Amino acid sequence: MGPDKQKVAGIATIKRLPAYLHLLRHLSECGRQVVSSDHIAGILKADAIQIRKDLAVTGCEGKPRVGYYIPALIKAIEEFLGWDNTTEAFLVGAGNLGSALLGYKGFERSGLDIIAAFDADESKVGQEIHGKQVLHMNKLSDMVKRMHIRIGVITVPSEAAQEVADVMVEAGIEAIWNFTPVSLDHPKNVIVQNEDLSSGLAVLSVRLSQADEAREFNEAGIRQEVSKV
Amino acid sequence: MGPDKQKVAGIATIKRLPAYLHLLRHLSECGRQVVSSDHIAGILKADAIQIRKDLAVTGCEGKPRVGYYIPALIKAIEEFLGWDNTTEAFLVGAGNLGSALLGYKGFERSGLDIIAAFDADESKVGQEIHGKQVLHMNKLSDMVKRMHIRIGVITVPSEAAQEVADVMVEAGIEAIWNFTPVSLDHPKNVIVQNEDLSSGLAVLSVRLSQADEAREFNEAGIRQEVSKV
DNA sequence: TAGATTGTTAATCGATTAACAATC
DNA sequence: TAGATTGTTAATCGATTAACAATC
Repeated sequence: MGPDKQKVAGIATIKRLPAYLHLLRHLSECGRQVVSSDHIAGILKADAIQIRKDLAVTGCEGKPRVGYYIPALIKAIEEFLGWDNTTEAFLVGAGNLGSALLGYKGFERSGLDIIAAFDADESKVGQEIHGKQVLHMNKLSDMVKRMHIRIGVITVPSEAAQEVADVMVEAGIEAIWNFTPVSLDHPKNVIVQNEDLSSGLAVLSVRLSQADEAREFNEAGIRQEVSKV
Repeated sequence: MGPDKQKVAGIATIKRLPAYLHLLRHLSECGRQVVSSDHIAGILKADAIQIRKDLAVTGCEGKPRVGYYIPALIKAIEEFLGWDNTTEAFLVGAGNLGSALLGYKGFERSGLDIIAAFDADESKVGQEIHGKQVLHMNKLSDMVKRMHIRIGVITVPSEAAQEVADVMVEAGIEAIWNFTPVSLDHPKNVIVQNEDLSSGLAVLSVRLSQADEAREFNEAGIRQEVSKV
């Protein structure tokens, strides 16, 4: 084995890394040089052991009695995620959500640069949204090929999602970030990442109903206690 | 045990239910009455056994040799998620993402109704976004109390997130849907659901890098093969 | 040195997959 | 009836948590 200490990371770990990165950048801006897993755990209300295991996948090592050197850790996470280099992307569907993503500044720090939008709606074509051109859908394929764009973001209505994905695949897009609730048909060499708001809402809804039920149960219990007296 | 066949559902299962619901509604609109787990699995490219287990948590039973009766299944999932009743919510932060969420029609079918937005920016106050009033932040607490609002959506810049959460908690909000990358401090009787775009982007990025590495590895292998000849 | 903190190895937990019995 | 499909019980896999050794 060489000096490369990177290990295989599970999905759960990968999903947590951006939160660590966000916090570390904040700490770094506050002038901190070093942080312990225990300190991170306190802020993120997570488990210190889990944090050490998660950070281990980046290959960055901490020092016993000291903690992790923040600049090195930031660099290691960025490299692990590939966020140290910018990847250009096209977005299709310049509606509400599409516009929001075009205007989101946070992607810069995540190695993503959405450089243009596409839409089939003639009234949107030619506009600029947050400084980015909206081009006609029929230009997508050519532009992807010409500019060697690797990532496509889909924010169209559900009905159009598969059609857009097909064009992207044909044009040679390597990864699709899919914001529709549609399960896209795609060749297996194309990566599809589904970003589904309704999953998160489902968890919230169920937790809320469970809280209701727990409260009803308690109230019933109290009534029973009271009626006993 | 009574006739209630609902079982405890894991988080992973809950997150998949909206995708089933979406598909079932589509099939229903197409006039289908009945569907098998195998059919669903084919469309969603998932495992039929997993789908049967997932659906079991709703208490809805299928018929051997027939499959599931779609209208009953839709109803069961909606009830399980609490999406058969509408819950009203307030949104704070009428920026790009906030506006997109205010305009998103899909929430209607997920039992969520964002009835108003709040912002500290005077220039936004008084506007209407997608037919919804933008009110001043200093009205939030009173309105939450007066209207017994249970859900708060946070789409403000990171710096303001904790402050907004504190106001929501003080006002009696029961659940917060947090779209910022900030880990919110909150009492444990308040539900916080983090919706973190960067998690999904992290998974996409890593998968893309892994694909690159695999390709490089193969190309190196081919070069080696060629040089052997 | 002593003690705080990392990192590893083992144990537990939950989620997925497999095998198979039940049933229409 | 035969066979397709559900639903349950068991086995595997991955992720989290615990225990502890290594180290500065």
